[in-house]
Amino acid sequence: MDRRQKKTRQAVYDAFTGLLKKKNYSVITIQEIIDKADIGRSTFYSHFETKDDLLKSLCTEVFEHIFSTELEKETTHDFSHDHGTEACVTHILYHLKEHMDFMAGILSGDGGDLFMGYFKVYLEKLFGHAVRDMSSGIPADYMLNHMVCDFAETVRWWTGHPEYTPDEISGFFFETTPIK
Amino acid sequence: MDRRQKKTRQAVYDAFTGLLKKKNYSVITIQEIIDKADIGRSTFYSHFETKDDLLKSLCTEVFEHIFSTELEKETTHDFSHDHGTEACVTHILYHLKEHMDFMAGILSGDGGDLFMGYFKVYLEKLFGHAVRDMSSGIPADYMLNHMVCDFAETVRWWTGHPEYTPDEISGFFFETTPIK
DNA sequence: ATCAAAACCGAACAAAGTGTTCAATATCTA
DNA sequence: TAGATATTGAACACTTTGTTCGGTTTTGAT
Repeated sequence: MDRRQKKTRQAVYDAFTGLLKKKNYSVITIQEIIDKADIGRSTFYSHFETKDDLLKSLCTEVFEHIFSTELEKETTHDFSHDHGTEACVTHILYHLKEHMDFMAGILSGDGGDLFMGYFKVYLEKLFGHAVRDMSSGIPADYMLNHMVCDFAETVRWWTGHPEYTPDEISGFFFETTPIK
Repeated sequence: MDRRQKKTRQAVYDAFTGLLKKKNYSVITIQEIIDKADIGRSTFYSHFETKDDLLKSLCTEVFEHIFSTELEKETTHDFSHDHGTEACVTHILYHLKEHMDFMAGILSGDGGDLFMGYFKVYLEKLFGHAVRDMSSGIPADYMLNHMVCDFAETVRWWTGHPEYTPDEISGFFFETTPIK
């Protein structure tokens, strides 16, 4: 990728996350972003379609990085046998901790729900296999949604209580979820 | 309340819920609402500050109606002893079913998260007492959030699978939540 | 070093939506 | 009926968005 593009994207990402620490997503203006990033208006629009698109791009970048390892394992081996859901979840939590700043910023205000939506797409892939053979009276559909939301909300809660370690959070999650 | 005001509010509510069946919350325009409600622009603004305020008012009206009974019981008697969390939840679910149309509309697109936010405020009041004396290693804070989100997401899932009865949904909820 | 391609700039523009104002009109309640 | 209150609708300023385009700078390959 062209060096200029990389620099521009990074400048936008930095400006955006910087603004997120001070104000809510919905009140952030594209004008503010390009002012802070110090780029031209048309440049922004040559990279991103809208503000939502920017958020989506940023989320995708973060999630691709975090989930790439775990999702590989999941497709090549048997997910729940290989190393267990618990180890996998803890691993994810350690990765997420590195992005705590961005997550806390976006999750503290509106726009957090957009983040949650993108997050859940990846979680569905991750938990998809673990739910297959639950021969209870509960729809697999419901079960998957339950796990995904449960974990996503745990992470949201975590951003408001960053004093806990990934292992502690993992503990909370598995003590309150029906799947081990 | 003045008969005119009542009529105006109802017309706006109807127009709004009607539009929600056809398009997402975020793309609905105030102009569309007042056109469909057949009221003047300034009239809308004398009733509601913004579109979000309208949604909030509508949610509040619905929730006040649904939760008033249960929240009364909760303050006067011992919540978990009197009739049990399970009966209470089922009761709420029966009430919610009456508003399935509105819920499905708002929850199917964006704006659903706003609904969820208002919903959770009431659920916190409802579940607040049930969480008090959980002497496990889990923060009561986390536990309450878990229950609230769990139930709210169950309801969201329900609006996408309205073929299930309130009792079935209640069953799903209590089989996957650590609190009985 | 050169040069064509690609990225960036930035001012100007149209379009859409927001929220306010105000004088005239209609409706309600007592 | 009369005074109070609610509604009307057009006009307005304002904000933000997304696009356009001619000119400038940077890049990467030869």
